[in-house]
Formats: sequence, structure tokens, C-alpha cells
Amino acid sequence: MHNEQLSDAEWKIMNAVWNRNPACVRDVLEEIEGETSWAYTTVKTMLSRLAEKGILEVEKRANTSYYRPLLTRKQARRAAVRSLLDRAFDGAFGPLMAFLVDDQKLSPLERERLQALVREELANDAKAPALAVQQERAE
Amino acid sequence: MHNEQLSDAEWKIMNAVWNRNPACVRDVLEEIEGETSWAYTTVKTMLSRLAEKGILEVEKRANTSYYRPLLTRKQARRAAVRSLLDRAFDGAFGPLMAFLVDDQKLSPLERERLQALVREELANDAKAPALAVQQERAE
DNA sequence: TAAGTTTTGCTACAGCTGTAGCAACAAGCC
DNA sequence: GGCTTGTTGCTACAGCTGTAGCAAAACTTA
Repeated sequence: MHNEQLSDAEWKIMNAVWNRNPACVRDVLEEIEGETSWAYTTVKTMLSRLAEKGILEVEKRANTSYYRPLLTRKQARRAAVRSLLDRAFDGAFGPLMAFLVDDQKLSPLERERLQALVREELANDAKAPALAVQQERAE
Repeated sequence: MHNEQLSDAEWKIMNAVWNRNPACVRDVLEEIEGETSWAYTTVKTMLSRLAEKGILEVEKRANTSYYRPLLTRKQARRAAVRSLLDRAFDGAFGPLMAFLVDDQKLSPLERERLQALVREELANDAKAPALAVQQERAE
């Protein structure tokens, strides 16, 4: 239904809206103050655009509009992860896990355990073809 | 140095270039055929823009240009993961892992083990920014 | 109810993205 | 040494993004 990809600024707005559901412009401004220094009207524009796109719904209480998410944080996260997977990890979960394991600073023990887990995952999941080919050529 | 965020189309191009390093327009077209049906000139434009941005370098061999990545796949992935973390997971590794554990289809055993791991990770790592920002100059 | 404060609805605008056309030029073929 | 075919360098252009101004409408308060 909603498979919109949120942009960077949209995520910032949405995070604020999720935190205070519903939220008016003022609320969002408060929520994001410190992180950005957007003008009131900037936030207003964002919220309106998000509403136009069907990602927020508007409810007007005495001339102030309150926005409420029509997309859950989880749905948005899922879409974001999926999109990362598709763009950058051959669309597969395994390579992402492998990368994470390899790249994050985990304790050696944790790393080892996670690695084992991922190996299992990869083995079980032989139906996914993209998993195997993960060489890094350019490095 | 290179903290460019690749766009969707740019990832597609870059994936092709990483796979055949170096690559000319024709190579990229071959590599991505099936996934897209971009015109030759579209790919050419992309490659040129990527080169302008300093993400590819160009070498001209008899009037054909060959492009070679100046950004490794790993660096790009790291940036992409970082960006996902920042936008959508409060900038922390833990919540992403938790989400992944929760959301992906893992076997119950795997899930349980991973979950334990993540719990540990979260406990150990309470105050640290969770994602190491190491340099990696050695290709 | 007039003056001040908020909020809204338009409008704007530059830069990036996706997508591509076109003419000129280079290289190989005959 | 033309003709054919591939490649390049410009140019284009609509839609999205980030960012915001402004005037009018709505609400508040003295």
C-alpha cells in the first residue's frame, strides 16, 4: 500500500510525528529543535506534502492542523531496510548481516557467535542465489 | 572524504562498475540489462556525473572512456548503513539489529540466539555510539 | 472590537535526479 | 578516402527536495 521511500528530511519530520502522535507544526518544531533550525513554514510545508502523499492524515481542531501517521514506524523501517538491501546488498538479508558482523565493533566473542549464526542462516537459506557472490574486488 | 550518498540509480551504476572494474558504458549496459532499460546516453550521463563528483575516475583508451571506482563497495555500504541508522534507527546499531531480528524470517532458534546476542550488545555498549567510524585508507 | 499572535494557503526557487536526444567526432571497414 | 557505427560532449527538461517568504484568515486578549 504505502511503499513510499521517505527522504532524509521526511524521516526527521516523521520521527517527530511518531513521537507525539498526533502532532501540530509547533510540536514538530519542538521535537526537532537542536537537530535542525528549520523555519516554521518549512516544517509546515513538509507536513502538508506528507499529507498530500497520504503518509499523514490531518485533523483540524480550531484552526490548527494536527497530523497523524498513516504509516507506522515499523512499516517505514521495513521499507527502508528493504531499499538498502536492494540497492546495496543484492537484495538479500545474508550479505547485510555478514557486512554488519564484519564491520561493527563487536567483541570477538559476539562476533564469532554472530558469524556462526550468519553462516547457518546462509546455509539454510540456499534458495536465495544472491547470497554466495560477495567478493570485494575493488579493495 | 567521500561521504556522498549514492542515489538509487547511482547504486545500480556503481554496482555494475564494481563488478567489472574498470567499465565502459557498454559494459555497464550489459551488466544492468534486464534490471533496467536505460538508453546508452542515460548510462553515459550517469557515469559522467559520478566522475564529476569524484566517485569514479576516467581513463580514456582510444576514444572510449573506462571508469574505475574511487570509492570501494565497502565504503559505500558503510555510508549507506550509517545513513539508514541515522534516519531510521536513532543512529544506533542496537535498534537496527533488534529490528532485523524481529522482522526477518529466521528460525526460532536463530532468532533466540541472535536476540540474546543483541541484548548483550545493548547492555555492554550502552553509551557508545554503536557504529565505529574507522578510516579505511588501505584499499 | 481593535490590536496582536498564530496558523494557514499559496508561491518561489535553486539544486539534484532520472531520463534522454542530438550533432560532432573517432575508428574501423572496404 | 569515404561510409558506417560507436562514443563523446552538450543540452534539455520535468519532477522531487530542501528551504522559506508573504499575505490573509483565525484566534486570543485587553
